Amino acid sequence: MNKPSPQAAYIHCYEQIRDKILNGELPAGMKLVEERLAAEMGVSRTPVRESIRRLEQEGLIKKKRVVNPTDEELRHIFQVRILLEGFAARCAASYMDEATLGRLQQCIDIARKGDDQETMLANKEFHDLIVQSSRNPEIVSIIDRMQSIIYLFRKAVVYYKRPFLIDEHQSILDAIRARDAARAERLMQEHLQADLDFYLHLGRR
Amino acid sequence: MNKPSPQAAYIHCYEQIRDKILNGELPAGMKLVEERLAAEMGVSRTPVRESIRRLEQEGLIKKKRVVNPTDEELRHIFQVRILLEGFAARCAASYMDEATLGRLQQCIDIARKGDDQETMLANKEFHDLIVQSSRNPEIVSIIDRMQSIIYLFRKAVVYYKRPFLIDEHQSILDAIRARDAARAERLMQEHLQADLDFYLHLGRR
DNA sequence: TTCGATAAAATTGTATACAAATTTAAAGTT
DNA sequence: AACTTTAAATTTGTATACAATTTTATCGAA
Repeated sequence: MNKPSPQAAYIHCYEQIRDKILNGELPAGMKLVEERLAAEMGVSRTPVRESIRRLEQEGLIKKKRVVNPTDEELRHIFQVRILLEGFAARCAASYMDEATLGRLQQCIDIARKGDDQETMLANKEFHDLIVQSSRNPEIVSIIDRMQSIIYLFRKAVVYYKRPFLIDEHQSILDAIRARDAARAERLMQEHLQADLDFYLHLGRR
Repeated sequence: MNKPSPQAAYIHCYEQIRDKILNGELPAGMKLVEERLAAEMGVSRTPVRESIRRLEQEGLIKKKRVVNPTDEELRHIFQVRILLEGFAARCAASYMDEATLGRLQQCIDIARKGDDQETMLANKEFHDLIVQSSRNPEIVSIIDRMQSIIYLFRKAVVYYKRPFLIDEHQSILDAIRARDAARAERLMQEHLQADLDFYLHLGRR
């Protein structure tokens, strides 16, 4: 009755390498050498190799190097987010239950008065809850993948203090609460577009 | 069929296994055993293993078995297509050049009078050309992945003779030609919805 | 029979060795 | 210097051995 061991090497490796990429320990552009990573984690090349391949397919690694998304790639990714998260917001307006609506409001409240870390997590949860309300695993997984790549592009935590970001979240929630699907979708799309513009503006500094 | 053949085993394996899944040689539900496939292709388990992992990530294999998408999974996949291909149709109406418009018309003409195989290819090209006109590699690759899974669901070639399918293509092209982005998007979405309904109807027989 | 326990077989996960390919360094020539 | 060419080194791709795990088969008891 035992579930797959809590840490099969190939899973553990994948998660660890992924984390190191996302937290910057393996910086953008860095060449990933199987043997070095394997030694670092005390395993053989085999599970490391699988992990790299998987991360390559997810778009976090390209040609054995940590990706450094260009402005254009970022625009492409955001276009997908705009379409899918816009739809998710529409679903939320139609189907989201009271408990989750309450949790969305909590996310906004936490983001308003919390520290950087709390704000970041609350803002992320806000989006995740809406995406999940699409009840579509394909959409959830596509968005999750893209959020990781976007995370990589973020140069400064400052982002989570973007002016109006939390106000926009509040407007979206208001539309969802009012069960106004069209408005929720439009506001989400505008919100993401503003996000993209902010990223691109940060980019050239 | 004779391109400078990819001599790398892991690429060749991936393509061959993928083909066998799509053409039914490896039928839905079949357990894929690394050693058996390796022997069949005259290589070791290593490249076979990588191929299986990749196909697993693409959604053609689940738990070492060729997937058999449920109605619900099919709906989820089509929802993504509706959103992304709808957007692509909008882009096509805005940006598509004369040459490509001409090619779209050819696809329709071929599909009307060709045999099953020609019709299938022409209909597929029609969609591919529109998706490509989004000029967004992320969208192209997501749709490509989903089309493969849908292909797996198709029980009969009959599909490509679905009533009105080609007429719907013609209407979409007309809207694109007229540079009517909103209408092109709406027609594409309705077209895909009709496709989905047809599949689901086929399913319970 | 049906059920559960358990032994046997099959299959996967991991490490390792070696060959093929790629990258880096070194050398000589202009 | 800059530019090839060649040698050395690094790194990847593949095969293979073995351990760990999962699946299947077998047996006996209720």
